[in-house]
Formats: sequence, C-alpha cells, structure tokens
Amino acid sequence: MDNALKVERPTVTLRELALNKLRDAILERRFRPGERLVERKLCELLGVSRTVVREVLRHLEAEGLVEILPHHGPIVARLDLETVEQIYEMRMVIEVMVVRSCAERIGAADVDLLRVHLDEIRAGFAASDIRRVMRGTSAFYEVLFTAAGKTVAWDVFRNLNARINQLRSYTLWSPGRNVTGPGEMQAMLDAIGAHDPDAAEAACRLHVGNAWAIARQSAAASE
Amino acid sequence: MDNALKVERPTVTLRELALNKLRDAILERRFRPGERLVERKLCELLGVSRTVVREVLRHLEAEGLVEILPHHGPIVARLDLETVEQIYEMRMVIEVMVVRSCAERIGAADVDLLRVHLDEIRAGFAASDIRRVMRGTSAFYEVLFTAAGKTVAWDVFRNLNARINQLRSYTLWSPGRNVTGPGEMQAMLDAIGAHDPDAAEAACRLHVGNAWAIARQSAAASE
DNA sequence: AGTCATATTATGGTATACCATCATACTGCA
DNA sequence: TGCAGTATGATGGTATACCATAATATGACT
Repeated sequence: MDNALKVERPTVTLRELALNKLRDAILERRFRPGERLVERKLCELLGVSRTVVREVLRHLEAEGLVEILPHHGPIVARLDLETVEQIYEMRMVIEVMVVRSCAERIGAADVDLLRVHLDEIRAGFAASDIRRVMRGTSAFYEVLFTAAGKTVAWDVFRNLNARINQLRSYTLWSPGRNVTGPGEMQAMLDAIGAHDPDAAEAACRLHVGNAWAIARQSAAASE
Repeated sequence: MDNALKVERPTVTLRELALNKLRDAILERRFRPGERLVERKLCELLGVSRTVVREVLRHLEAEGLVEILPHHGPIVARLDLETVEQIYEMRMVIEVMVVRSCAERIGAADVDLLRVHLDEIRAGFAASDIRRVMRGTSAFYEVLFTAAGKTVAWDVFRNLNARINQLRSYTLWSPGRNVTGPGEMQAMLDAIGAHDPDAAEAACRLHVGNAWAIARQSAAASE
C-alpha cells in the first residue's frame, strides 16, 4: 500500500525550532563574530530551557557557526582572512564540479526554475531588499545542486557558505554588483541551458572569482 | 611576554571525552549503520548522564554520523550507493586540489614526514593490523592537507571520510590492495616531492579512482 | 587614589526528575 | 485459537537543581 493513507505527525521539536531561530539570527548578524552566547540569556531570548539551548549550541558548534572557548563558553565563530581564502577556494572547486555536471544533465524544467530564481534576485536588487536577494540566491543554488544530483555537496556548500555569510552582504552590495552579479549568473545559466560544460565552468570561475575578490577586500578591511 | 609562564588548564569535559569515544565506536563499527542509539543504554556504556549523551548525539547528528528519525530516536547514519558515489566524487575534487597545492609548496621536512607515515602504513599491512594502517593513512593525509595549508578542506575531508569509514576497511583489505594502495601513495608522494603538480594530480586520480571502484563494489554488495 | 583581600554574582558542566507518547506484553472473551 | 482492550515498560523531550569555577564588585587599608 502506498503512503496515501499514512497519518502525518508533527515532528518539530522545540530543539529544531530553536536551532533554526538561532542559526538565522547568527546568519542575519544579530550576533556578531566573537560575541559571547551566554546560555541563560539565550534561554530568555528563545523562551526554552538550558537543555534545549545547550543541545542547539552543540549542533551549531559542529556546523562551525559557534566556537567553544574552554572556560569561556560559546562565541559566534570568527573569521580570519586565511579561513576566508580557503572557504572560497573550496567553493570554487565544488561549484565548478556542480555546474559542469548540471550542464551535462539538467532538464528543461530546472532551467526554467533557475530563470525564475534569477528574476527574483534581480527584483530583490531593484527593491534594495537584501533578504530577497539572499533567498533568491539560495534557491538558485539549491536548484543547481539538486539538478546535478549533488546533495552531499549541497550540504558541504551550505555549511561553508553559512560561515562566510557575514561577508556575503558586503559582496552583494558592493558598487555595481547589483548588475554584474546577476549578469554573471545569467551567463552561467545560459551555458548550463545550452548544455555546454566548458562555458558553464568559465562563467562559474568568473562569478566565484569576482565574489572572492570582493570578500577578500571586505575581510581585510574588517580585520 | 611569551607563553612560557602561562599556566595550562585541563580543558577536557566529560562531553568531549564521550564524543570522542562514541565517534570512535561508530567509526570502528561497534555500532552498525541503522542501529538504534538508545540514550539510556549509551549512559550505561559511557558512564555519563543523559545530558552528556544527548549533547554528544546532537554533535554527531550535525557531523552526519547519526540520523534522528522523528519519534524513533537516533540511529547510526546509513549509507546508500548514491551517497557513496557523491562522497567519493567530493573526495576526488578536494584531494586533487590539495595534492596540486602540496606539490607546489611543500617543504622537505613534510616530504620526510609523509615517507614516515607511508612506511607505517606498509608496516601495518605487513602485520595485518588494520588500525595501524588506518592511523597511518589518517596521519599521511593530515600532513598532506596541513602542508598545503588547507585546514578548512581537512575538516570537510575528515567529515566525509568518517561517513564512508565503514567501507574503507573493505577497500583496504581487498585482494592486492596491500601492495597497490601504498604503491599509489608512493607515486603521489614522489610527484609531490618532485614539485610536479600534474604528476601529483594524475597519481591522486588513480589512487582515489581505485579506492572508489572498490568501495562501489562493496557498497553494492551490502545494499 | 590605588591595591589587595574578600564577598558576591555569573556561568558552564553535569545529574536527575517528570511527562507524554510509543511499543510491547498480558488477559479476557468469543 | 485469535483478537481486542488494557496494563506496563521503554523512550525521547524538556525542565530544573546543584556544584565548582571564574569574573566582578566592594570594602578596608595605606
């Protein structure tokens, strides 16, 4: 018998809700790198017990968004220039692999979906709405990875991106990026839609390289 | 003032000790994929409270070694063929990047260190001591990544490797691998030592490709 | 005003209690 | 003998208590 009759259960625990909330708060820079995450204050903020908070902190620690300093408790993970370089380098090799595979195997429906998300990114820039731009960008990349069949790479990619998220708002708002960013993504999309892995790789290298250069500048400025 | 006079403090918590123990137990296949990890039984096994156990499970969940099934509690993460394929693919692109960089910049001291670890791997094979082989292999790769300056990639690599660890014992003990394995690693080491990135990449592709083929076979056999 | 000793508060580490829900065992009846 | 209802045990989710240690505040003395 198929699943049509199966009773669905709510599965969301307080821990899952709190994890999503705290992760989003970190990614939205409501907590700054190096800032202490005091357990009892997080309990007040999130309205849950210390057990839930501690379990959430363990999860974020394993994700690399939180650092535990012995005898000092947790802090929001910091970024140094060297780590930024390495993360963009990883992003480059992963993203190149994915766009090549995508160009080789993507279906027309996913190409259309990519266009939809790219339009949403442009609309976000037009409205100066950074959250809309970031949501559109995440959705665009999720389609890329899923269409390429690379769910493991997507997990690694998201985790790395979360760690450099605080720089991404700089790369997004640097002068002219509202045009060059979507332009570069359009070039990637066109190459993918044309099933041209070499062109997709070239467009990807340009796009990630430019984002990397901007991030390098802003990381150096804030260190 | 330098750190010479600084008083060092013990920083290991019960949680850290328990995390290492449970992770090792999973990697050593004392718990099989799909096996339930019952909290109260882990308390007895590890000799700690449920708080510690739950925090450790959260960490391993974020690392991908444990899956939480709603209303069923945690189980050791399972592996399917598709995930194995993707992990080896990721390993290929990461390892290629690292050996190239290593060939470009490695110092003589680290080349010597790689030789030491490769000798240890050979000795492990000679003694039919799989743990010695795996410790030697981990040490070899840690030197590779560290010499290349790729600590972020090392974290990602170790995490992915942990997930396919259960297959690695198959790849290590397949017929003839005791000779071909170290032989392929020797070829990588020679190319790195000669500062030849192209040769290092070729040797790396051969090595990872062979390990991948064996893992594919054993994953298929156990599904 | 500065320093030092002491008191107090804040904090992370760890254990345990309680509860709701699910799984399993048992009993009674047809 | 099989099935249904009930009881019991197992389990994960969550809260709170307690403790040791570190950080901060305070007061006394010079």
